[in-house]
Amino acid sequence: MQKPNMAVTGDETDEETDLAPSHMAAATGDMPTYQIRAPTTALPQGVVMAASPGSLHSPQQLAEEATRKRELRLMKNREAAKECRRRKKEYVKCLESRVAVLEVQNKKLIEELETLKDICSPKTD
DNA sequence: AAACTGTTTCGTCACCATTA
DNA sequence: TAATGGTGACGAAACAGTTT
Repeated sequence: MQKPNMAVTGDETDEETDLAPSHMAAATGDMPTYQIRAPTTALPQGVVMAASPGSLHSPQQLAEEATRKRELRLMKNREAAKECRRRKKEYVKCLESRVAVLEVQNKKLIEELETLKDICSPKTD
């Protein structure tokens, strides 16, 4: 049940904000992103209430209202999904950079441990 | 060059949690 | 409790790299 779709361009602007589930320093990395399809939003940006809810009567008007509500919902959900994915990407980036930091830290500690072992081990000749 | 395969992005639906 | 927002899952489409 897919709607006919789209043209090609990119949006998905990777701006830095902090909303990641676990707040971290943003890792500035580059991402080779595929940029496909324009957000051929079926609706103009900023769709607004057309009529006051109380003034609808005929079945036609009710149907139109229902359609409008649905389109609004879809538009909002579309935007929400974009935002959700953006946050998730950012979160993953943060995790990756944290992993990198911890790996370096771990390596250093292992080296330090080895030197300490060398120093402390009794010399048997 | 066409066919195939894997990856990425997007829109939608369904569901859950929160809020008014 | 209805409305709303966030997100996982799914399928479609675009694209890139590989194979024939």
